[in-house]
Amino acid sequence: MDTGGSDGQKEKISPKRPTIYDLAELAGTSPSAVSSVLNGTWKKRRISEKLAKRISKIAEEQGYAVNIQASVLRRVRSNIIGMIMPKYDNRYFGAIAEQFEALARARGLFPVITCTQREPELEFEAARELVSYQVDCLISTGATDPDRISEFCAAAGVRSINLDLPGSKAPSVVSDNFAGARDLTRLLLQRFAAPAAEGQPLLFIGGRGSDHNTAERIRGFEAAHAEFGIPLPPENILPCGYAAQKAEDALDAFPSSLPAGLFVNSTITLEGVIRWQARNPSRAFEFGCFDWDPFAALLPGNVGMVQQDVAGMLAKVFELTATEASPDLNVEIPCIIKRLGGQG
Amino acid sequence: MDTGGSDGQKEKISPKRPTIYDLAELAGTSPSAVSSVLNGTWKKRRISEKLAKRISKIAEEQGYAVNIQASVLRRVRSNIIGMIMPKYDNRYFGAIAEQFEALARARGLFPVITCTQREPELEFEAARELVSYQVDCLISTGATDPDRISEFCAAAGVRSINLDLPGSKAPSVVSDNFAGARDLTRLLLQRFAAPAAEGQPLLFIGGRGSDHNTAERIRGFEAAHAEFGIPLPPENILPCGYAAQKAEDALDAFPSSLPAGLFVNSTITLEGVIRWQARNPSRAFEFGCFDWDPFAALLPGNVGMVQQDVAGMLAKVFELTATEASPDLNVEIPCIIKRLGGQG
DNA sequence: CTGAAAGCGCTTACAG
DNA sequence: CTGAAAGCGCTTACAG
Repeated sequence: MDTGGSDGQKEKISPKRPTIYDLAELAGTSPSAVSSVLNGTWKKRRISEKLAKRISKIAEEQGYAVNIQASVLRRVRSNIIGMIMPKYDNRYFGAIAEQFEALARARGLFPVITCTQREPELEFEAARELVSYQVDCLISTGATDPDRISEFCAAAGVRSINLDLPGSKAPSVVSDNFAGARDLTRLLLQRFAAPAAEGQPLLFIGGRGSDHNTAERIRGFEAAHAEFGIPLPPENILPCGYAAQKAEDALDAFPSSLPAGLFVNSTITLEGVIRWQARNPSRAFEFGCFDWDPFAALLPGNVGMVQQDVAGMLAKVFELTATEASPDLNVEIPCIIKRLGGQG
Repeated sequence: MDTGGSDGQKEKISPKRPTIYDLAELAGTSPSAVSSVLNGTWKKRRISEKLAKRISKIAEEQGYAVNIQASVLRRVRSNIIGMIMPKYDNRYFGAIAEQFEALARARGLFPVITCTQREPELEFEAARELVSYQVDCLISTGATDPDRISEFCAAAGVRSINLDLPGSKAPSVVSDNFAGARDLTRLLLQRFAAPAAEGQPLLFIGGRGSDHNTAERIRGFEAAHAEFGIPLPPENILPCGYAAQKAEDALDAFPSSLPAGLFVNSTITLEGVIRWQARNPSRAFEFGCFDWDPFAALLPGNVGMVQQDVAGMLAKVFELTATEASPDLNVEIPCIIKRLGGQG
């Protein structure tokens, strides 16, 4: 308080936060009354409106903020909902994070998201940390080992739900990857129904064959070729990983001349494909991409993109948080196909 | 435990999480010993390695996870660091979120990020909520009213730091928007040093004139024109807002013929510019954009992008969390200019 | 080398 | 209409 102080004091005095005891003293009432006024249960306790007003005013004046740690410790439910996700910095996961927070808040829940870089160990540690934070429910988004997390949650009495990638030990909400991929493949094949290209198979590039979503998308890719009666040689399926560089390398190594149409399995992969195209301007092709990005949509040669229905998936997730669903439940949400101009 | 139970029981019995008391009983020791073994202070307490091992083993077997709410309540510092940010779903904010989490974790802090949609009220409520969660420090990223948050934090004894947009009541870390904009403008002007376009001013589009960053970028835009001796008419500066549609409308309304070069103030604005271009293919122009996006970088006509140094900014932020910096401090971090192909 | 005890700031039956 | 009291699960001086 000594504004002219020039002594050796190193730390600012951290003004102690007021507690309900401080407020009770200032209001000339009891901590119980303050607590119930501040947490909204005062009507049930039949506290007079006059006292409630007085307490609220004092709380406001003092800049009171409840100590949620103490509150949660005492309560049965924390009203905290946790989510782990692999990355923030692409449009799909960014949209999930943003909408998840909005939906949680609309339900009076406090959302805590943490991002785990697709590293299985970090994923599990993050899950453990969120359980330590007393989350009522944990959403595992795109987790590499969702079942391990579900088991840990179950042991701790915490509900868990899988999003984007399915698991077998908790209910799962995923895109209908098969239908989305099939429809995108159809779009591409129709494009090449012109006499010159007719009957040519496409090239599938990107993702991991071991991952459920990529496997489903390959299945859809194959189904559309079958519909069109176009034979699909196995070398036309290149699940070379997600990194952009992997896609460039795979295209460099592709033995024969490149097909006229590419099914690109993610926007990350697409970055590599486009870089390869820049190095090989003579090899014209068009492409479609599984996942949406507004700038990628503007690229020449882009025939269509598959936008996953983030809002639909999250609505289902929140529906599941409110019910006791079977771990076997696997909800598939249809994707949205965005038809684009093409013309590489 | 009755696996064959078929009675009317509606709720699963939520297995009560083990506490240090449970572990102490199982290990035949005291809760204090368990606590110190689990939180790593056991060496200081000279607890035998044998007992420590036994306790750790039992904790593992029981799937013990500390109750952080209880732990934080008792401790002086929470080791929680909070961040509010406007959006997740663009590359700039996505990168900030991702790197912020990684850096926090590396320092043994628990990061909690919450996204506030550029809504001042939500922003303040989120800040209050994070203070309730006992954050030791709050980072306000791109906040519309950082000073209100800083004041609230100060009253609660919580340190705060501004990122991306500066404030006057807490130390700030922002990009050197002036120099970044000046350099990008130079890049564009050099491009048009060819006889045909020589002496033509550029068009600045997007952002809000009231916001510090946009004002600084306009200043840099003007400075580069002055350097080149090119007069800049005021109508060539269009801070029409951030939304893509606003940019489209502004270009539609632009009175005279469009300049050959555009300074686009954000990737959001760029979406609108590109849509306008698609509707007006005859009006050729090249552009530069403040902010980085890997797909936007691939667009034809893109002469260069300004990438903000997220890693550099965050390093500075964490440096500031460890010191008692003046609220007047305003650190400017240089941007990275990405020169691109151009040729719309 | 180890334990008993106080207390962090709340919430909520319980008793007027 | 209101308050005293117990207790959530920890941590940490303090006392052996």
